Amino acid sequence: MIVSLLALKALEDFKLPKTLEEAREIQLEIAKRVNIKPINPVKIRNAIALDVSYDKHSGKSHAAAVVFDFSSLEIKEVAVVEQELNFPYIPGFLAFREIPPILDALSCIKSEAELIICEGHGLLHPRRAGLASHLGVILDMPTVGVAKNLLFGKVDNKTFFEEDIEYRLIFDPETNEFYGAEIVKKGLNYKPIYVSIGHLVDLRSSLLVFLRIRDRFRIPKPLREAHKFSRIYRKKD
DNA sequence: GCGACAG
DNA sequence: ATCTTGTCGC
Repeated sequence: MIVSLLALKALEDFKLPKTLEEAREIQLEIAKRVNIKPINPVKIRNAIALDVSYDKHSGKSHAAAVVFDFSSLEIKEVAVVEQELNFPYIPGFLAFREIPPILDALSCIKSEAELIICEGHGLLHPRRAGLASHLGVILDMPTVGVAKNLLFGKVDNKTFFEEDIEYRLIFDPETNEFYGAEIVKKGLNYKPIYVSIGHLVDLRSSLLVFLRIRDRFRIPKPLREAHKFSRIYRKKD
């Protein structure tokens, strides 16, 4: 997929809501368009990790898009953009704050990619329209959400073990569907990290993606790199 | 009414 | 997310 073209197309009809009621309506429409289906990891050559950092004083944001080889995790391309922030942080409405700078960064990417990984939840959201799902729907690209804290959903009791991690599934108490998982390093007392379905992936695929991009640290390597690049223009005085 | 609350 | 140095712990 040619990410820059999809980003420019998505930018055309992206409008910031004037009220939270309007934002909620948009999210309900987004949720209807989310498509849950397995992906074949073998077909993924390039993936993109995204992160956005904020400058408290200038009110600016920096969005970083890191294209990496899905097999080797080697970085292939990086884009960092600066943009004014035009929407406050309100839990449940993160997408309206971060999607504009994210689309800007994605529009700068020359590489093609088959998957996007972003910081934040996908379907694990009160209206099933978290950042990862919202972004995936407007781009029409597969997305997976990775978050450091849980916003919505109930953690199931059963614990699964796979490779060096253990996880418990998380379901939406309103639909009774499993949309994500709480993951910890096997044996160790690490703070959990949360993975959820974004768009055009299913839960199994999302977990496989996480297993693919993680390393010995809590935050998967490509997301750590995106975080680092999103802060490189920060000025220290 | 009270508490919770991605980044 | 951000404000921030040294410092407690594996």
